[in-house]
Amino acid sequence: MRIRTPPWTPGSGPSNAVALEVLINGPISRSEIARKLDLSAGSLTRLSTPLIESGLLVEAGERVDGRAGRPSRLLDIVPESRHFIGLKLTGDEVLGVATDLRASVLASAEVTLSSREPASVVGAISQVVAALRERVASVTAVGVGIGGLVAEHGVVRNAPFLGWADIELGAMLETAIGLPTVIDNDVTAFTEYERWFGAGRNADRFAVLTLGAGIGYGLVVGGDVIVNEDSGIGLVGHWPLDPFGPVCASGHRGCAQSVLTLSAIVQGVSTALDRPVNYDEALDLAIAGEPAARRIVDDAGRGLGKLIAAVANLAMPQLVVLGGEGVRLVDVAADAVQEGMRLDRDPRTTPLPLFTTSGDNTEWCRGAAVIAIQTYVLGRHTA
Amino acid sequence: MRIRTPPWTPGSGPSNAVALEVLINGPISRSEIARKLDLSAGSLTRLSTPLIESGLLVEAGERVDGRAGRPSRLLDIVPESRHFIGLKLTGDEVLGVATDLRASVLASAEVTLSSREPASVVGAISQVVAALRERVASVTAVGVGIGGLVAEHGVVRNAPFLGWADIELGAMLETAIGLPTVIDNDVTAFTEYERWFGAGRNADRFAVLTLGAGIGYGLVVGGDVIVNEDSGIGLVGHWPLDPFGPVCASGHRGCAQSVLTLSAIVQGVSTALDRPVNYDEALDLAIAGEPAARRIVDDAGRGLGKLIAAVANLAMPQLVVLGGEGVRLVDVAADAVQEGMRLDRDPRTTPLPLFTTSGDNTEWCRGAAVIAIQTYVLGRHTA
DNA sequence: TCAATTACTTTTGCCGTAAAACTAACTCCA
DNA sequence: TGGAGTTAGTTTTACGGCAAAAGTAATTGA
Repeated sequence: MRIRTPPWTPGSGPSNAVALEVLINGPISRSEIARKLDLSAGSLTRLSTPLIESGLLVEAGERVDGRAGRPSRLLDIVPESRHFIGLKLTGDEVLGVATDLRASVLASAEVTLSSREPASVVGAISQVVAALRERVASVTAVGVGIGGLVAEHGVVRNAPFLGWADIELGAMLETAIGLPTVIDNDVTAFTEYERWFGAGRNADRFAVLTLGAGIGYGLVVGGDVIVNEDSGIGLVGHWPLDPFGPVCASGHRGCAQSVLTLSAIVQGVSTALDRPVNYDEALDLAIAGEPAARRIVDDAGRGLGKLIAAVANLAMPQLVVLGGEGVRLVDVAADAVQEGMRLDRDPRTTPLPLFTTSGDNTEWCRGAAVIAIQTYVLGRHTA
Repeated sequence: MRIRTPPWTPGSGPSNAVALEVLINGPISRSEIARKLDLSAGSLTRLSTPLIESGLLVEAGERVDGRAGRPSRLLDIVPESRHFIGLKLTGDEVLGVATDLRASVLASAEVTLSSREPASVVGAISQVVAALRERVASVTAVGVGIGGLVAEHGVVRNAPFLGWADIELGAMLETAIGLPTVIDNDVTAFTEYERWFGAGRNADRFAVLTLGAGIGYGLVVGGDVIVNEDSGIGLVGHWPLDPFGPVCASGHRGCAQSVLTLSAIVQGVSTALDRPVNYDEALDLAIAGEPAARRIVDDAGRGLGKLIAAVANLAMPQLVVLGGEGVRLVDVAADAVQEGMRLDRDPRTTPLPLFTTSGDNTEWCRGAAVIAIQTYVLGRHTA
């Protein structure tokens, strides 16, 4: 059965808000949408009917809960009506996923970079996109997340992991791939994913911290991701955590880069044990009680707790989402994280919910898919 | 001449926005308001006419700039059409001002507290209010700023400087004074003042840091002051600044309380010189090059710079307002402040404008007056 | 003196909104 | 088994806010 793909041009405020509400929280009834958006029942009918007629929304079953009164009819989108590709570009490889309209992964692919030259990287990206398009029909648009500073029109102002400055990646990609393409900072994209489909979906204010090769930070206030001209520089990447800690490449003692990153933990444990271990091995050793690994992992956990406390005190989020490849630390060092929070957080304050993501390869890619969905389907701001 | 005081009940969104725009940025022309609020010229006439007819707004002269075209007629409010009292309650005294609708000070008064018992404090407050009412006609409402946690209905959950917990100050004051009274955290009130009439008036995002007996922090995002159930606890009051610094009463080494407060500097310099000095003397000695004072003041400046950098990195404000009784530090230790910012702020980031307030006695009181104006005249949220 | 420019007012039509009335589909109880 | 009560959704209606367009006003400058 061939899925019809209606035009999701951003409509008027309330119409857009209805569509967005169904996209994010669907399946959902008209009456529930009316309550959430503070609209009358008549308005919901008036606004939803054209969206149904155009194929954007569908009726998807009824509420069954034995309550008195007319059963609600649930509205939903058709996730598979549109496909997107989301790509994460690291210093070593291109990771890609094909997704549906809710950024659920349908297929994935990856290619190792043979060179960091832009043309070579564009070639690798094209390979990933080609591989994904073979498996998923009719891709609408591509999103790319990259660590660094991305300006208008997909110009990569600076990408430290690739050694780039002022690369017009957007134009190069649209030429090479032939699909609409949006590029943004990878942490911003990750935060947009959490805002729509993650733990932050119904929060007015939340923060994101990502643990990986670097430490990333995102903030949502009033339902919108806060970005400015410094977004992408990595403002918490060198956050001071431990005055007696190790030293990073920039000469900072005990900063986030030298305490919290994958390589900080891997190199710390490898040095202490005088043999190479990888990240999971380091964490497993800590769990097993090996003293050096336990100490390094707990020092990192305490540092993360202090960073979370700082975010809580200054940005006042309702919750914090923790993700990235190194997110296993949060669970393995849970006691140390709480201890670090207690160090810098007034005991009278309200407990701050922490959510951890899966930390798998695809979550960065799903973020990239979300910025494509936002750019080419609905707007990037709440109605 | 008797000023007519029309009812400023909060109207519809756009009407309120017009009134607020004139209050904050007036005198201002209709065409300028239309541009700023993204309304048509016809709408400005439609919305402003009832406001003029009711007396809320007045026409106040014309633009004179030699440009071609019809001269603009400027709209303004009548600042003296309404009077308010703003009160700051410290651990030792009640400071109060009477203001107009723009929180400009018309008169001031203060009373030293003879006791911190609630009834005694309410008596002192009543004295200040009575003194001000003798000098300023027809007060509409009273605002009170207090350091600590203030809940709904003016219940002071906790006020460390007064040693209070769960005091129904709002009810007590309305009974004692006989005027509508609003109570809020003093830093929140200070921030509301800066949002409307200070350096933050046209900023979408800014932060406030206050230097005094404690260290206060406020944040505005999307035009609204961010408050939650922890507001008033003092989330940066013990911010870690210097691992080798002095120790505060809570046992924190080098926290904001032990490095940045008035007493931190006064006691640091007094101890070093083995003779008592006050705050201004300490700063003057630093300016004069006395080594111990210079060192302590510069350590405080550097600590302040690190705190500002932390705020910049996590809350991403467009500007920072610095105020409070200890604000002179910013100027006297300007080089150290910049050095502290450079320690923790990536050099590639955009320079962050810092604004300092006068630091005089009345600025806390003006903030308290603003929350009264907001509560009893226009709403506390941007339209 | 008149054209150009900018500000402000008035008129008009259009559109979106909620209230109210109506229809629909259930549960529960006598 | 039928009717009352409840909740959901639709349709009709009146109202109000909006901008576009046309008009009026007040200046500058050629």
